This record gives sequence, structure tokens and C-alpha cells, in this order.
Amino acid sequence: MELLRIRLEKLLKEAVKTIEPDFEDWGRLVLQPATDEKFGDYQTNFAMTASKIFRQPPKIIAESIITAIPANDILEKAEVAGPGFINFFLKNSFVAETVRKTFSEKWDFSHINTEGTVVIDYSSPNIAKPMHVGHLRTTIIGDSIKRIMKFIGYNVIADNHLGDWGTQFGKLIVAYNRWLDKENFEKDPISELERLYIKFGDEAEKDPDLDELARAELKKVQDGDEANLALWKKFVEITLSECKKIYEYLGIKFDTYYGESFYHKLMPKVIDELVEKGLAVESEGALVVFFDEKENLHPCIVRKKDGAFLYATSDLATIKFKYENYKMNKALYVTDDRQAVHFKQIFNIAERAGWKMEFVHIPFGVLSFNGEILKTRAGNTIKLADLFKEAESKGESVVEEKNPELPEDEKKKIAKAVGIGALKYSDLSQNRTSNIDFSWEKALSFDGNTAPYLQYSYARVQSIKRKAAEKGITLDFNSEIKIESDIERSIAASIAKFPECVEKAAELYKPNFIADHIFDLVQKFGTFYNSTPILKAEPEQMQSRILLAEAVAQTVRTGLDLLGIETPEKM
RNA sequence: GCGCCCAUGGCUCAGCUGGAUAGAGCAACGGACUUCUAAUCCGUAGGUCAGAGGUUCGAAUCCUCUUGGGCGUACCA
Repeated sequence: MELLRIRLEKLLKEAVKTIEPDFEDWGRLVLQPATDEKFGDYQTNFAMTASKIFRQPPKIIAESIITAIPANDILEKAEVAGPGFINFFLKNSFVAETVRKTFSEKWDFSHINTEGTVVIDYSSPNIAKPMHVGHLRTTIIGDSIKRIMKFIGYNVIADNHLGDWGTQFGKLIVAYNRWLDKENFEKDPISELERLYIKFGDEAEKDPDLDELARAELKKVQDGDEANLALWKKFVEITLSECKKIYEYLGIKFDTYYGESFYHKLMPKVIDELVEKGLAVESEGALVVFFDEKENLHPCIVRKKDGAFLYATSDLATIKFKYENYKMNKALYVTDDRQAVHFKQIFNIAERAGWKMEFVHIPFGVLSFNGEILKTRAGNTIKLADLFKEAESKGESVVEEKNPELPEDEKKKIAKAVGIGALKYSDLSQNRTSNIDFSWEKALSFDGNTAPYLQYSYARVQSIKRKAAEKGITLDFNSEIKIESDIERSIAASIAKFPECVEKAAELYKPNFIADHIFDLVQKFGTFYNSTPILKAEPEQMQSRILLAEAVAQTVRTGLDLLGIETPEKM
């Protein structure tokens, strides 16, 4: 089904062509959702921006556009307003029919170029360090963006670019060889690795030579030293299996796990190519790429003086690999804001190397706790296991209170969906660029603009449907939805415009647009629900109202699904 | 020093890349459960959008400067 905006744009274009046949600057013709319902459904400021070109006052242009709009069955009226806006009011019948069609038809996003592959790099934990809350943002935001891109119709590959080849291995090997607690390692390998990592940091502060040793050990890994390679492999296996448990728990799936080690063998060739193309030159013993002065970027080291590769090298290798193995549309990177400069450098180098594709760094704000940035070394992290447990138990206590008669396993499932939903939503519902100071209270809030609130509305609709079924009423998806009140009109319009908000979310990589939209929809539904009887209405009215409620529920479910949040049938 | 991000009611945040009277949620206050789940709903109160200039029909949004915060700045990722 065509988006409403696209439908309307076509009409508008026809109208403009009629009054100004030579006009071609269609980029100017922007249709926006109305800022207030009293201004209708959509508005355009075209008449104002075109005023200079057409050499006429905005209001005159607006008037002639309105009269030139071809006959159609979607528009109730169009009005000139304020300094020259044109406000468009859609017919109730058209909006209602659009809502009804959402039950059987998919939205058509063919006006967006989705050709080729989109690779999205997110989560990407550092192997051998335990994941903590700090890793949650990239994971949750990345997963949501992946879902959104897929919904639009992109062919998406979710890539977990594991940090499995970096400095931490050198440090860990040094620590492992010196301070390993064998018993603990066998019992709980992850926590022993964490202990060793922290221990190394503490020791290195007293003895800076240790860092040098660590670098040497890392180099040995990268050069294929057997003993070190075996240790490396062990560390990777241990942490990766732990990470995968977390992903499974969160309902997050990756298509590829091409970590840095995967690209290692490609790196020398990347370096060769950069040197060949005159991009990388030697400086102070290292191999470095310099940038044009106007870029305002500091030089980027692609090979250390000891011959080892780094983060930049592996990212460049990744890009070259993508360029050669996929028909790339976009390469997306979801990492925190502090890496912005790194990606500017990498993208600039890749472009100069001729690895053509669209690069987007999708940054998010840094997560802190009590004002301090979370660091494994500082020991101020919140363990994911604790966070998840807390989320579930809070969910459990509410379910227990509201629905004690449900079977235990269902209560458990609901508790998890609600608790984890609240957690994910607290992050996804705000603009990703803001820095967040983690708060238990906020992360696990169930009231107001939260996932449980949205899930609750969904569950209420399911409950109505169950009650209807008990009464022997069957849902007829072909029957008409009749808009009988302002609130119903408002709800229907919100549902019909939902895909446009997904489109916007995809364009700007901002899941919070979706959260905003469904929250607004659900608030309206709350008003409707509390003021309008459904099951006690006359048969025809009842059918129409149930369908509208069902459309709300389906939109909420779709929206929450795009955020990676589940919708239980009861709660 | 240079660069990036940020500043919106008491608190936490939206604000769809310049639109009409700046919106929510918490918290506060007053109302609504013999009625489809009160994890809800209705209402009241609360703002010089950090400050000053500029751009224009029109600025929280764009430009410049100032103040105050966060971050990054060649061998970490």
C-alpha cells in the first residue's frame, strides 16, 4: 500500500504542473505531517518557498495550487492558512479504509532505493572482557536499526565485529602466565579472566614495563606463535559463548561474526594497497595516512612501528572486504560518540582508496553510572546478569499482583518480556545522541512512557478479543471501520501514518521516532478505551470499534517489534 | 591549542533537519474502578528553550560570539 504522503504528493505534483508546466525543482515540494490536528493531516510550505520563483505572493500561489488539484477521493479539503501554508485534510473514509487495509496489505516503500546490501556493525564487544551495561546501548540500538532497515526492505547483514585481536590479549596472556588461579579458572573462567585483566591494570601501574611485554605477547599472537595462539583461542571461545547467551536472552541475532582476527590475513594486502595508492607513508617508524588540511584530522596510524596492526587497519580491511564481497549500499557503524574521529578518518581513507559505498557512523552518547564512565578496570560496572535479574523480578512482582492465577511459566515469560522491554525501551525512547547516566529507577520504570505501558494496551485489546470470542463474536476484517468521534479519527490517522515514521526513523537512524509514535497512539487509545464501550456497543459499531482497537494493537506490536520488544498476550 | 557533542518546566527527556499557541513522562494537586485489565483515564499547576547578536515572512532548530558541561586529540579500541 502506498504511503499517504506519497499519494498526496502525486496529487500535489499534478496541481503544480498544471499551473507551472516548466517547473522541475521537485525537491522543494515537501509535504510534512501537520503540526497540529486542527491544521489537518499534512501541510506544505511550497507556496512560500516558490514565491520568489513564481514571482507571486505565497497566498495567490497556494490558492491556484488548491484549485488545480485533480479530482480524487482521498482529500476532504485543502486550505490556505497563515502566511501561505496549504493544509490538507484527508477524508475520514479514506483514512478508515487505509487502516482496514493494513490488515491485509503491506506498506510499499519502493520509493526508497534499497538496492544492494546494508551491513550494520554493532555490539562488537571486546573479547576477553565481560560485557556490562556499557555494551547495552550499541547492542540494543543496533538491533533496532537492523529491524527498521529490514522493515523498509533493505537487505541487511548484521555483523558483530568482535574485538578479538587487540591489546587486551597481550595483557591477558601476560597476566595468565603470571597470576592465574587455576581452580577459579576452571570453575568460572569468565570471572577469572576479568580478575586477571584488572590485576594486569593494577600491576602495570606500578611497573610500566608490563605494557611493553603485553605488546610483545600480542605481536606473538598475531605472528602465529603456537602457545599464544592456543591461549587466544581459549579466551575467545570462553567469552564468545558467554556473549551468545546474552544475545539469545535479548532476542538479538547476528548474521556474521567476522571479528578482527578474521581480517588479519587480509591486512597486509590492505596496507600494500594503501601504500600503492600513495595514501600510506612511513613516519616515525610507523605507517601513517595523512589528511588534507581542510579535513582537520590528525594522522591515522595503520601499522605500528613494531609491525603490528590496529583498530584502524582492521576497520579498513573490513571495508575492503565488504567492497569486494557484497554489492554494498551502505555500511553502518553503531558505536559511541567517542569514536567519531576514528570513523571520519576511516571513511575518508576508504573513499580515497576507491572502496565506494555510503558510510554512516551512527553515534550514541556515553553511558555513565553515578557520573562515572563504566570501565571494567575501574570495577564500577553493573553486570548484565544482575540487571536482567532485577528487571525480571520487578516484572514478576507486578504480574503476581495483577494476574496471580496465570500458570507459572507464562508468568515468567511475561515478567521477562515486561522487564527487559522496559529496559530496552528506556534506552530506545530517547534520542540516541544524549549521554545517559544509568539509573535503576529509570531503566526499570513501568509507568508512563515505558514499554510496559505500551504492552499493557496491547494486552487489553487481546483481552477484548478473547471476551468477544467467548460471546461468539467473530472478527470480520472486511467489515467497514466507521469513524464516529474525534478520538477515533485521531487514532486512525496515527495508524495510517505509522509507516512514515518508520521511514523517518530509518532515514535518520533514530528508533526513538518509532517509540514516540506508538506512545502517542497508545495515549490516544487510552482515551478511547476509557470513554467508549466496545463490547457493549451495537453490533455494527462494535465490529468497527474492535477493528480499530485491533489495528492499534497490531501497530503497537509492529512498533515494539522494531524496537526489539515483545508483546505478551496477557499481562 | 585544535576538533566533536550537549544545554528545553522541580526531575528525566521529545521536538520528524526553518513553520502556526514549545510537547510528554515522573513528581505535586483535584477527580474517575458494581462497567471491555486503574501497569489506566480526565483535569489543574509549572517554560525568557543557557546568554547576546545575526540571517527572514517565521528560529528551540541555521550562522557568529560568550558562559557552563561531556568527550576526543599519531602507535588503545
